Amino acid sequence: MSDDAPSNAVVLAWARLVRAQTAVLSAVEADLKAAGFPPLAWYDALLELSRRPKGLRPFELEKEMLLAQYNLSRLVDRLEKAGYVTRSPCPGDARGHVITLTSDGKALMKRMWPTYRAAIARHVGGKLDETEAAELAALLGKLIRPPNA
Amino acid sequence: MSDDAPSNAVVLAWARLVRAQTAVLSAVEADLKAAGFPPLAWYDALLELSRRPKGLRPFELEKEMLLAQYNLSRLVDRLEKAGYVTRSPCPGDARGHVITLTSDGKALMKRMWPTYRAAIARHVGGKLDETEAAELAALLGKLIRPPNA
DNA sequence: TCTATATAGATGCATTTGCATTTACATGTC
DNA sequence: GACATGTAAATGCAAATGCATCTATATAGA
Repeated sequence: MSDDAPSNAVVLAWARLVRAQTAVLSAVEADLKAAGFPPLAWYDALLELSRRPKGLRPFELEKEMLLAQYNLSRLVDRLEKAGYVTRSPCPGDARGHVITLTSDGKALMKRMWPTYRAAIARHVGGKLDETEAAELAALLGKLIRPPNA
Repeated sequence: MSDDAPSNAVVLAWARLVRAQTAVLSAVEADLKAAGFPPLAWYDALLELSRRPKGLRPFELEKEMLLAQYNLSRLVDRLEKAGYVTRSPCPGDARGHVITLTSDGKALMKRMWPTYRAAIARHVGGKLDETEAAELAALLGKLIRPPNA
Protein backbone atom coordinates (compact mmCIF):
# COMPACT_ATOMS: atom_id res chain seq x y z
CA MET A 1 0.00 0.00 0.00
CA SER A 2 2.97 2.27 -0.17
CA ASP A 3 3.49 1.52 -3.82
CA ASP A 4 1.89 4.31 -5.59
CA ALA A 5 -1.47 5.42 -4.32
CA PRO A 6 -1.26 6.78 -0.79
CA SER A 7 -4.36 6.51 1.36
CA ASN A 8 -6.26 9.60 2.38
CA ALA A 9 -4.76 9.38 5.84
CA VAL A 10 -1.28 9.39 4.39
CA VAL A 11 -1.98 12.34 2.13
CA LEU A 12 -3.51 14.24 5.02
CA ALA A 13 -0.52 13.48 7.23
CA TRP A 14 1.77 14.74 4.47
CA ALA A 15 -0.16 17.94 3.96
CA ARG A 16 -0.28 18.68 7.66
CA LEU A 17 3.37 17.86 8.11
CA VAL A 18 4.33 20.49 5.61
CA ARG A 19 1.88 23.02 6.90
CA ALA A 20 2.56 22.51 10.59
CA GLN A 21 6.29 22.70 10.16
CA THR A 22 6.04 25.80 8.01
CA ALA A 23 3.79 27.51 10.49
CA VAL A 24 5.71 26.52 13.60
CA LEU A 25 9.13 27.09 12.12
CA SER A 26 8.32 30.51 10.83
CA ALA A 27 6.80 31.45 14.17
CA VAL A 28 9.93 30.33 15.99
CA GLU A 29 12.20 32.09 13.49
CA ALA A 30 10.15 35.24 13.90
CA ASP A 31 10.57 35.12 17.68
CA LEU A 32 14.33 34.76 17.30
CA LYS A 33 14.52 37.59 14.83
CA ALA A 34 12.35 39.81 16.97
CA ALA A 35 14.84 39.32 19.77
CA GLY A 36 17.65 40.36 17.45
CA PHE A 37 19.17 36.94 16.93
CA PRO A 38 20.46 35.24 13.80
CA PRO A 39 18.52 32.46 12.06
CA LEU A 40 17.86 29.12 13.61
CA ALA A 41 20.35 27.42 11.30
CA TRP A 42 23.12 29.27 13.09
CA TYR A 43 21.98 27.89 16.41
CA ASP A 44 21.70 24.40 14.98
CA ALA A 45 25.21 24.49 13.64
CA LEU A 46 26.64 25.83 16.88
CA LEU A 47 24.73 23.24 18.86
CA GLU A 48 26.14 20.38 16.83
CA LEU A 49 29.61 21.78 17.21
CA SER A 50 29.18 22.24 20.93
CA ARG A 51 28.58 18.52 21.24
CA ARG A 52 31.92 17.67 19.64
CA PRO A 53 34.62 19.57 21.42
CA LYS A 54 37.13 18.25 18.90
CA GLY A 55 35.20 19.92 16.12
CA LEU A 56 33.52 18.53 13.07
CA ARG A 57 34.43 18.19 9.44
CA PRO A 58 32.21 20.15 7.08
CA PHE A 59 30.89 16.97 5.49
CA GLU A 60 29.89 15.67 8.91
CA LEU A 61 28.04 18.82 9.79
CA GLU A 62 26.41 18.66 6.40
CA LYS A 63 24.95 15.26 7.19
CA GLU A 64 23.81 16.27 10.64
CA MET A 65 22.04 19.32 9.39
CA LEU A 66 20.64 17.86 6.17
CA LEU A 67 22.11 20.75 4.23
CA ALA A 68 23.45 20.74 0.72
CA GLN A 69 27.23 20.85 0.50
CA TYR A 70 27.42 24.34 -0.91
CA ASN A 71 24.93 25.65 1.62
CA LEU A 72 26.93 24.25 4.48
CA SER A 73 30.07 25.74 3.01
CA ARG A 74 28.51 29.14 2.93
CA LEU A 75 26.86 28.89 6.30
CA VAL A 76 30.30 28.17 7.73
CA ASP A 77 31.63 31.20 5.83
CA ARG A 78 29.11 33.40 7.61
CA LEU A 79 29.65 31.84 11.00
CA GLU A 80 33.38 32.20 10.60
CA LYS A 81 33.16 35.79 9.46
CA ALA A 82 30.97 36.54 12.47
CA GLY A 83 33.58 34.94 14.71
CA TYR A 84 31.45 32.08 16.00
CA VAL A 85 33.48 29.23 14.53
CA THR A 86 36.95 28.66 13.16
CA ARG A 87 38.15 26.54 10.27
CA SER A 88 41.46 24.84 10.75
CA PRO A 89 43.34 22.44 8.51
CA CYS A 90 42.52 18.83 9.13
CA PRO A 91 45.36 16.70 10.36
CA GLY A 92 45.38 13.51 8.34
CA ASP A 93 43.44 14.81 5.36
CA ALA A 94 44.89 17.80 3.60
CA ARG A 95 41.72 18.35 1.60
CA GLY A 96 39.63 18.90 4.66
CA HIS A 97 38.99 21.28 7.49
CA VAL A 98 37.90 20.99 11.04
CA ILE A 99 35.32 23.42 12.28
CA THR A 100 35.27 24.32 15.92
CA LEU A 101 33.15 26.52 18.09
CA THR A 102 34.71 29.68 19.47
CA SER A 103 33.92 31.06 22.88
CA ASP A 104 31.88 33.75 21.17
CA GLY A 105 29.94 31.00 19.47
CA LYS A 106 29.30 29.30 22.74
CA ALA A 107 28.21 32.59 24.24
CA LEU A 108 25.79 33.21 21.41
CA MET A 109 24.18 29.85 21.99
CA LYS A 110 23.75 30.64 25.67
CA ARG A 111 22.14 33.96 24.87
CA MET A 112 19.83 32.49 22.25
CA TRP A 113 18.59 29.53 24.20
CA PRO A 114 16.13 31.31 26.51
CA THR A 115 14.40 32.91 23.55
CA TYR A 116 14.49 29.74 21.52
CA ARG A 117 13.24 27.66 24.40
CA ALA A 118 10.37 30.03 25.04
CA ALA A 119 9.45 29.93 21.36
CA ILE A 120 9.34 26.13 21.37
CA ALA A 121 7.27 26.18 24.52
CA ARG A 122 4.87 28.63 23.01
CA HIS A 123 4.47 27.26 19.54
CA VAL A 124 4.69 23.54 20.29
CA GLY A 125 4.28 23.08 24.04
CA GLY A 126 1.30 25.39 24.08
CA LYS A 127 -0.61 23.17 21.71
CA LEU A 128 0.14 19.66 22.90
CA ASP A 129 0.09 18.01 26.28
CA GLU A 130 2.91 15.75 27.40
CA THR A 131 1.41 12.58 26.06
CA GLU A 132 0.65 14.09 22.72
CA ALA A 133 4.13 15.53 22.40
CA ALA A 134 5.64 12.14 23.10
CA GLU A 135 3.35 10.45 20.58
CA LEU A 136 4.12 13.04 17.95
CA ALA A 137 7.83 12.65 18.51
CA ALA A 138 7.51 8.88 18.17
CA LEU A 139 5.54 9.07 14.94
CA LEU A 140 7.87 11.63 13.42
CA GLY A 141 10.75 9.39 14.39
CA LYS A 142 9.36 6.75 12.06
CA LEU A 143 9.44 9.17 9.19
CA ILE A 144 13.06 9.96 9.76
CA ARG A 145 14.67 6.60 10.25
CA PRO A 146 15.89 4.30 7.57
CA PRO A 147 17.02 6.09 4.42
CA ASN A 148 14.27 4.30 2.50
CA ALA A 149 13.54 1.90 -0.29
CA MET B 1 3.75 24.41 31.41
CA SER B 2 3.86 26.13 28.09
CA ASP B 3 5.22 29.28 29.63
CA ASP B 4 8.86 29.15 29.08
CA ALA B 5 10.55 25.84 29.70
CA PRO B 6 9.32 23.16 27.33
CA SER B 7 9.52 19.57 28.52
CA ASN B 8 11.92 17.16 26.93
CA ALA B 9 9.07 15.57 25.03
CA VAL B 10 8.11 18.92 23.55
CA VAL B 11 11.66 19.75 22.54
CA LEU B 12 12.04 16.33 20.97
CA ALA B 13 8.78 16.73 19.08
CA TRP B 14 9.99 20.09 17.81
CA ALA B 15 13.35 18.77 16.69
CA ARG B 16 11.80 15.84 14.91
CA LEU B 17 9.15 17.98 13.30
CA VAL B 18 11.79 20.12 11.67
CA ARG B 19 13.96 17.21 10.71
CA ALA B 20 11.19 14.96 9.41
CA GLN B 21 9.67 17.68 7.32
CA THR B 22 13.02 18.71 5.91
CA ALA B 23 13.89 15.14 5.01
CA VAL B 24 10.52 14.21 3.57
CA LEU B 25 9.97 17.47 1.74
CA SER B 26 13.33 17.43 0.09
CA ALA B 27 12.83 13.81 -0.93
CA VAL B 28 9.49 14.65 -2.50
CA GLU B 29 10.88 17.73 -4.21
CA ALA B 30 13.73 15.67 -5.56
CA ASP B 31 11.32 13.14 -7.03
CA LEU B 32 9.39 15.91 -8.74
CA LYS B 33 12.52 17.49 -10.10
CA ALA B 34 13.87 14.17 -11.28
CA ALA B 35 10.70 13.76 -13.31
CA GLY B 36 11.26 17.19 -14.86
CA PHE B 37 8.54 19.03 -12.98
CA PRO B 38 8.54 22.44 -11.33
CA PRO B 39 8.71 22.87 -7.56
CA LEU B 40 6.00 21.73 -5.22
CA ALA B 41 4.93 25.32 -4.54
CA TRP B 42 3.71 25.52 -8.11
CA TYR B 43 1.53 22.49 -7.62
CA ASP B 44 0.21 23.86 -4.35
CA ALA B 45 -0.77 27.11 -5.91
CA LEU B 46 -2.43 25.45 -8.87
CA LEU B 47 -4.27 23.07 -6.55
CA GLU B 48 -5.71 25.90 -4.49
CA LEU B 49 -6.77 27.69 -7.63
CA SER B 50 -8.34 24.56 -9.05
CA ARG B 51 -10.63 24.44 -6.04
CA ARG B 52 -11.99 27.92 -6.72
CA PRO B 53 -13.14 28.07 -10.30
CA LYS B 54 -13.85 31.78 -9.82
CA GLY B 55 -10.22 32.37 -9.01
CA LEU B 56 -8.54 33.75 -5.93
CA ARG B 57 -7.19 37.10 -4.91
CA PRO B 58 -3.46 37.15 -4.30
CA PHE B 59 -3.96 37.91 -0.62
CA GLU B 60 -6.23 34.90 -0.29
CA LEU B 61 -3.72 32.60 -1.90
CA GLU B 62 -1.07 34.11 0.33
CA LYS B 63 -3.01 33.04 3.43
CA GLU B 64 -3.71 29.57 2.08
CA MET B 65 -0.11 28.95 1.25
CA LEU B 66 1.47 30.65 4.27
CA LEU B 67 3.67 32.65 1.95
CA ALA B 68 4.95 36.16 2.45
CA GLN B 69 3.21 38.74 0.30
CA TYR B 70 6.17 39.45 -1.94
CA ASN B 71 6.87 35.78 -2.38
CA LEU B 72 3.35 35.11 -3.47
CA SER B 73 3.51 38.04 -5.84
CA ARG B 74 6.60 36.63 -7.47
CA LEU B 75 5.38 33.08 -7.53
CA VAL B 76 2.36 34.33 -9.45
CA ASP B 77 4.72 36.21 -11.77
CA ARG B 78 6.44 32.96 -12.63
CA LEU B 79 3.24 30.97 -12.98
CA GLU B 80 1.80 33.64 -15.20
CA LYS B 81 4.90 33.86 -17.36
CA ALA B 82 4.79 30.09 -17.75
CA GLY B 83 1.16 30.32 -18.82
CA TYR B 84 -0.34 28.37 -15.94
CA VAL B 85 -2.39 31.18 -14.44
CA THR B 86 -3.76 34.53 -15.48
CA ARG B 87 -4.12 37.75 -13.55
CA SER B 88 -7.20 39.76 -14.31
CA PRO B 89 -8.46 42.97 -12.76
CA CYS B 90 -10.74 42.46 -9.83
CA PRO B 91 -14.29 43.66 -10.28
CA GLY B 92 -15.25 45.60 -7.19
CA ASP B 93 -11.74 46.40 -6.00
CA ALA B 94 -9.57 48.24 -8.43
CA ARG B 95 -6.47 47.63 -6.33
CA GLY B 96 -6.72 43.93 -6.68
CA HIS B 97 -6.41 41.09 -9.09
CA VAL B 98 -8.05 37.77 -9.52
CA ILE B 99 -5.84 34.85 -10.32
CA THR B 100 -7.28 31.97 -12.27
CA LEU B 101 -5.99 28.69 -13.48
CA THR B 102 -5.51 28.24 -17.22
CA SER B 103 -6.13 24.99 -19.00
CA ASP B 104 -2.37 24.56 -19.26
CA GLY B 105 -2.21 24.96 -15.51
CA LYS B 106 -4.87 22.33 -15.04
CA ALA B 107 -3.01 20.04 -17.41
CA LEU B 108 0.24 20.50 -15.51
CA MET B 109 -1.46 19.48 -12.28
CA LYS B 110 -2.80 16.36 -13.92
CA ARG B 111 0.63 15.46 -15.22
CA MET B 112 2.33 16.10 -11.90
CA TRP B 113 -0.07 14.25 -9.68
CA PRO B 114 1.04 10.68 -10.43
CA THR B 115 4.63 11.54 -9.61
CA TYR B 116 3.67 13.56 -6.58
CA ARG B 117 1.31 10.88 -5.33
CA ALA B 118 3.96 8.21 -5.70
CA ALA B 119 6.43 10.38 -3.81
CA ILE B 120 4.02 10.82 -0.91
CA ALA B 121 3.32 7.11 -0.90
CA ARG B 122 7.00 6.35 -0.86
CA HIS B 123 8.26 8.87 1.63
CA VAL B 124 5.31 8.97 4.00
CA GLY B 125 3.10 5.98 3.26
CA GLY B 126 6.08 3.69 3.22
CA LYS B 127 6.96 4.53 6.80
CA LEU B 128 3.62 4.61 8.56
CA ASP B 129 0.67 2.29 8.63
CA GLU B 130 -2.87 3.61 8.34
CA THR B 131 -3.42 4.06 12.02
CA GLU B 132 -0.16 5.85 12.50
CA ALA B 133 -0.81 8.15 9.58
CA ALA B 134 -4.19 9.08 11.01
CA GLU B 135 -2.69 9.70 14.45
CA LEU B 136 0.08 11.80 13.01
CA ALA B 137 -2.38 13.86 11.01
CA ALA B 138 -4.48 14.43 14.12
CA LEU B 139 -1.52 15.53 16.23
CA LEU B 140 -0.18 17.83 13.54
CA GLY B 141 -3.64 19.29 13.24
CA LYS B 142 -3.35 20.49 16.82
CA LEU B 143 -0.20 22.35 15.97
CA ILE B 144 -1.85 24.17 13.15
CA ARG B 145 -5.12 25.32 14.53
CA PRO B 146 -5.75 28.44 16.48
CA PRO B 147 -3.32 31.23 15.69
CA ASN B 148 -2.06 31.17 19.28
CA ALA B 149 -1.69 33.19 22.43
C1' DT C 1 54.74 4.60 -10.17
C1' DC C 2 51.47 6.40 -13.22
C1' DT C 3 46.80 6.91 -14.21
C1' DA C 4 41.84 6.87 -13.35
C1' DT C 5 38.50 7.77 -10.28
C1' DA C 6 36.55 9.34 -5.96
C1' DT C 7 36.06 12.65 -2.19
C1' DA C 8 36.43 17.36 0.41
C1' DG C 9 35.41 21.66 -0.15
C1' DA C 10 34.92 26.21 -2.54
C1' DT C 11 33.00 29.32 -6.04
C1' DG C 12 30.82 31.82 -10.35
C1' DC C 13 26.52 32.63 -11.92
C1' DA C 14 21.46 32.41 -12.14
C1' DT C 15 17.30 32.11 -9.43
C1' DT C 16 14.81 32.88 -5.28
C1' DT C 17 13.95 35.04 -0.93
C1' DG C 18 13.79 38.80 2.45
C1' DC C 19 13.31 43.50 3.50
C1' DA C 20 11.95 47.99 2.81
C1' DT C 21 9.55 50.91 0.17
C1' DT C 22 6.36 52.37 -3.36
C1' DT C 23 2.09 52.85 -6.04
C1' DA C 24 -2.61 52.62 -6.25
C1' DC C 25 -6.92 52.38 -4.47
C1' DA C 26 -10.30 52.03 -0.36
C1' DT C 27 -12.40 53.50 3.85
C1' DG C 28 -13.42 56.12 7.93
C1' DT C 29 -13.72 60.80 10.00
C1' DC C 30 -14.75 65.38 10.02
C1' DG D 1 -15.49 66.56 -0.44
C1' DA D 2 -10.79 66.60 1.89
C1' DC D 3 -7.66 64.23 4.63
C1' DA D 4 -5.65 60.67 7.31
C1' DT D 5 -5.16 56.00 7.59
C1' DG D 6 -5.53 51.26 5.96
C1' DT D 7 -5.12 47.50 2.54
C1' DA D 8 -3.70 45.20 -2.19
C1' DA D 9 -0.02 44.31 -4.73
C1' DA D 10 4.47 45.21 -6.95
C1' DT D 11 9.40 46.21 -6.94
C1' DG D 12 14.58 47.71 -6.16
C1' DC D 13 18.16 45.98 -3.88
C1' DA D 14 20.74 42.86 -0.72
C1' DA D 15 21.26 38.24 1.03
C1' DA D 16 20.63 33.34 0.56
C1' DT D 17 20.04 29.20 -2.32
C1' DG D 18 20.59 26.01 -6.21
C1' DC D 19 23.33 24.34 -9.87
C1' DA D 20 27.33 23.32 -12.21
C1' DT D 21 31.92 23.35 -12.06
C1' DC D 22 36.54 23.69 -10.27
C1' DT D 23 40.65 22.83 -7.37
C1' DA D 24 43.09 19.96 -4.44
C1' DT D 25 43.99 15.82 -2.33
C1' DA D 26 43.14 10.78 -1.64
C1' DT D 27 42.77 6.18 -3.10
C1' DA D 28 42.42 2.13 -6.07
C1' DG D 29 44.29 -0.38 -10.19
C1' DA D 30 47.28 -1.51 -13.96
